Amino acid sequence: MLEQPTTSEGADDGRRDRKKRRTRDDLIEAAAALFASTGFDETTTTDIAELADVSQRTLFRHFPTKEALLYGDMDDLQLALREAFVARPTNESILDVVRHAMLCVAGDFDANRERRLLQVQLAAATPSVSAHSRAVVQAQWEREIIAAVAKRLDVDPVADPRPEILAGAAMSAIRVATRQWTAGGGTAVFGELADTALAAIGDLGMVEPSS
Amino acid sequence: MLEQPTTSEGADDGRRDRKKRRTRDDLIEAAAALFASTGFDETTTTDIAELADVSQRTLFRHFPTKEALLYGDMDDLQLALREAFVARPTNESILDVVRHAMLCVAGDFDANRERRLLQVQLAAATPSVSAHSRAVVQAQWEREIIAAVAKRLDVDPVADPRPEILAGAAMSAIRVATRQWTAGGGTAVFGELADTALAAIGDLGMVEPSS
DNA sequence: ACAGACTATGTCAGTGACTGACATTCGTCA
DNA sequence: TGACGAATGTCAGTCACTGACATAGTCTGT
Repeated sequence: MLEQPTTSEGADDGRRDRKKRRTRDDLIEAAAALFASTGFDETTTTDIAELADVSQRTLFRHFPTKEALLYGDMDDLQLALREAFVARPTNESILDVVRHAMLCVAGDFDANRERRLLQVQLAAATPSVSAHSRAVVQAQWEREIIAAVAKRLDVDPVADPRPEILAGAAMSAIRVATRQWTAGGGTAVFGELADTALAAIGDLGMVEPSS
Repeated sequence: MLEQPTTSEGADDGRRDRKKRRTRDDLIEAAAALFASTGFDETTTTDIAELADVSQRTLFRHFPTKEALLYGDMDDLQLALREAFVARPTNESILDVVRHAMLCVAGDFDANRERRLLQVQLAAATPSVSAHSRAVVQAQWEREIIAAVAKRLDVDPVADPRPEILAGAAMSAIRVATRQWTAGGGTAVFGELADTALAAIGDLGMVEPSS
């Protein structure tokens, strides 16, 4: 009954928007259920549409691809990440800003453990899902980091390579944490794994050649 | 029994292997020509197969996807990258090792300017190509960097996040250089852009909060 | 040289993701 | 209440990609 006022989606108000939102959510849940029980490639978009009690055409009016359906619940995470960046104090070092801001992503993983685990496992098992995760989902976060870092440093993100490099390092840290997380079946706290991995960004220059 | 040759190039000898190699090359060239003149999405795999004078089925026996066809000439680049790593002196700092090894990729871009420019431009314009570039091509290089760095540091690349973080930073630097390169229409020397971007990896820890 | 094995290719039919066009239902607002 | 518009259903179509089977060209041992 509590409406989310101004998230990315929101469903402002009115029955029409509520129904649209409901259809969308039904599709996401139907897809997750079928993907989890049957597998990604083994599930057809028609199966998903039927389970959600809509036509296949409606499915593709809500989601551009089958892969996007799997990550349909991650829309507001991007916005949360943006807000996490502006919430950091201005005197914090840029490495700490990134590290702490990324913990909002990590926190989401712990808060939605089941769903995130499914997404990560399907990405590890299915090439097209892996590609979508990297090229769409993660790339979106990365752009958010780049923009935030560039703004903090007051530099042009096209001319100065540092924002994108730092963002790439941060995303790699998240991937490491993700792999470690799934290796343990999601039993560990993702936030701790991510924090450890993110902290290692600062160690890069300190690594010396093996004596 | 003759085993596959060690290089990914293949087609060591024998008319059969030579013909197979020829068919593969014809497909790559036909695809590049059509992609360049007509666009990626506007070109069908049947068009490509006909221009290469083979059946569509044969095309998909040589390449798993339409996207892979565009990057079909990059097989040996991965091997060259591996060799570039082992060629670096052991007393070099790991940041310098990565920076210098990556220049073999950069050198390839300058040596095959036309083709690389087409690939980058199509990736910028077409989502499915962008996804393939990131999730397949670049991910392959990244794994190569991770393995090489982990070996240099003598650490486990699963437990220690630093190899993957460094690899992610390096790939981001390459992407920055690529963007700058295409922004100038490929007139600049890619190697110089890449070197500058890669050198910025060491500056990450030095960035202080503004003022 | 020749038979048999092997392999690349052609042909054909099929699946499934995705799309355009058009009709219909349903919420909204004057 | 009636008109407008947005969401959906239906249908037909395109195209990437695949399995099955037949054929032709290449290799190998005798």
